[in-house]
Amino acid sequence: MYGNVVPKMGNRFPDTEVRMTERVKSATIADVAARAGVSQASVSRVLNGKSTVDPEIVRSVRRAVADLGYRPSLAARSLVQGRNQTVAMVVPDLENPLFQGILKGLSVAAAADGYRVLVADTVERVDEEEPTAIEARERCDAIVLCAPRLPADRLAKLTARVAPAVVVNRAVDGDAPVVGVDYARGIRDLVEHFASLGHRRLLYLAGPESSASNADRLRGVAEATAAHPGVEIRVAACGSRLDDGYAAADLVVSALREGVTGVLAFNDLVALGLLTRLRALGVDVPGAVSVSGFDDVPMAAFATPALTSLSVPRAELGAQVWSRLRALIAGEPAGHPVTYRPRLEVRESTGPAPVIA
Amino acid sequence: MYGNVVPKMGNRFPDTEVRMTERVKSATIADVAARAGVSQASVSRVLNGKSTVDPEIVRSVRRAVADLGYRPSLAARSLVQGRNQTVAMVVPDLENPLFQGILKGLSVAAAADGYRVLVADTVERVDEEEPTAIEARERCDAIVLCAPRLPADRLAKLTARVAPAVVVNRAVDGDAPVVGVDYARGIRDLVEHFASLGHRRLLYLAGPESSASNADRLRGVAEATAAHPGVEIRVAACGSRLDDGYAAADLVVSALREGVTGVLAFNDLVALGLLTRLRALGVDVPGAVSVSGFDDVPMAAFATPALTSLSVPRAELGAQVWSRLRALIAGEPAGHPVTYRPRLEVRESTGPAPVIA
DNA sequence: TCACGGCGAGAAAGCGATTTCTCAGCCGAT
DNA sequence: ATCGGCTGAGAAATCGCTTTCTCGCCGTGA
Repeated sequence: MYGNVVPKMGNRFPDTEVRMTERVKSATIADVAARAGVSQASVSRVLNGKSTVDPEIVRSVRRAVADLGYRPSLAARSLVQGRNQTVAMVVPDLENPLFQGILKGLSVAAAADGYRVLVADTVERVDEEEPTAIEARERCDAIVLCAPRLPADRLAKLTARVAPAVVVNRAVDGDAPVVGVDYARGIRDLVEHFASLGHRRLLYLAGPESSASNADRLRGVAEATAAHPGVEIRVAACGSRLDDGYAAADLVVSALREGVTGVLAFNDLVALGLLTRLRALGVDVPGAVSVSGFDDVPMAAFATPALTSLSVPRAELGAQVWSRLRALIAGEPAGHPVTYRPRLEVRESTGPAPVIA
Repeated sequence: MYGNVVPKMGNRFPDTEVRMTERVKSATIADVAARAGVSQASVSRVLNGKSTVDPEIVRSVRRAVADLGYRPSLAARSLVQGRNQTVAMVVPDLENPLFQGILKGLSVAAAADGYRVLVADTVERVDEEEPTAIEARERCDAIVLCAPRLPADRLAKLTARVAPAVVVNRAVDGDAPVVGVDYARGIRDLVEHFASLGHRRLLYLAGPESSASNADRLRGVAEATAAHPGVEIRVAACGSRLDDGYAAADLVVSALREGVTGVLAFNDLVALGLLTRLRALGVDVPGAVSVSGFDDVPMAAFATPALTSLSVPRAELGAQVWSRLRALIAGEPAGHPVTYRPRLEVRESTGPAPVIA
């Protein structure tokens, strides 16, 4: 009963320090209990439906809640429950379309279960990954690490420390589940496609050194080379952005003179940049050279010529990440690892190999 | 001393329910205090540097913290402090490049102050905005509403309720600070540009009905018309995406026959889609018709022809949002409202008006 | 009719920090 | 030499919930 007798926070000092922000501290569960004439425990029970309560009590609690506009304090709840219905997503760069797609998928899927997503951008700095992940994890119930750049051993330690965690697009030791894209397979499919069009000498424009997905693609290049003895695949360093592709055009042009007839760009941005520059240089695509991208960004289909690419289900990836996270949070096993096989979207930028003069 | 004597969570029941997740409950401030032989208050003081403490105590506390690998519980801290160093960002669509840019800028700026960003996507559903914002706000210290679709009156109520709040790209009654882009001004600058090139009849491809930034652009169209009596600006419904622009090509072509020589697309995506289709139709840009975009997405400069656009400082916008939020959280006034004037990037897609036959 | 099991609801014990309260000790001033 | 004020550190209150504990009450079976 005397739980009510709290000191009223009136204006103790009418003349001094009248704060603009009237701290109208919102109703607490105690207020609701008092108003409904029941115990806090009952209020909690009604609100959480954990056990059966007298319909009469339910009614009065609901009324009190409505009257007071009561909303439970999430901070208090997370303190006692040890979780806060939030997960974190750590990415090297929020501006990367792939991560954006995953974020969207994750965020929507998590929202359906009452979870929210916290984002943390390491701005491509490897040494930020550990502290950022650890710090982010402290605010959340679980975490997803997107394409971490960390060396394998440090990554393994990190995932163990921030568990439950799921890793995207990167193999990792330990029992953190991984959801990823089979880049190697994509490249092999692509080479297959080029080979069937009669191409015998290809050029792969490689992405960033530290990128695991670039390593995967390189593996794909190696596998494809082994599978197609008649096809030679050269590799040149390039990058991952529009201007990297643009800048690679000269290199591509000189490669043409050496018999290269097809270019596999690291991703669509590189391919699009390359196409732009090739057009300016008067190099016909796919007449003189075929070009392919990777990721199938929306713009790919709208390029001229429309870009042949490998489609990656970004949002689906995010949703898949969420289903793993949810399982882990619930203490269940995360389920089998998944890797998505990119789907080849053949468009206009690839065609029959030109007859070499 | 006996704070250490926590029951070891060994296998109490070797045969039953061996949990995979060994719940090693981490050290609390009480453990640290016990180990250092001081009070919890002192530990807190040392960790927060709120008041001067005996160097001897400082040392022993630091040691205990290190030994135990102690990390304070953020949940407990937020309960007592009433804030949790997190802000929320509510957007209609996480896949929109503008919001992505803002998110990036906000997230990076906030991180520098130890704050993290929670994202909430309303997937373009107007009626989701209120509940989503309210719910998100409950987890955070402040919130930013990006381009809310809500009617003015409901928006005003909402911002009051979820204060401190900052609104992006949308005017709002009440005292929530707004940071935005002066779309109307951008359009006027654009029309000026077209007019100076001799264009006299233009077509504006409008964005989504419910978009406030589209309304702003329309206002810009009206103002420009008033300012340039010699220039006529027609308006046609279109959309905001690549395929909307693509689909609008026929409409544009027929407009050409009626003397239209310049097209102002709602945004770059629309413009890019349009360019693609026009090229396929053999319509020369800017020979037969000039085309401009809005937003200056990275691809704009790589289009063929390179797209004339209005550059919007997305990341800067995000940083600006953060500075307002921080001020509001600190209880300070938010500072003057800002609107960024888009910068005209003249490229190849706009040129002199063709001489009408 | 009595004992016991079960159920429903209030009392109270946490959750893990911060912050106030309290008090001992020390300094300088009278 | 004594007292007031200041400083620093421990004890305890507090934040707002959930969850266990406890107990009264009711129904059922012997």
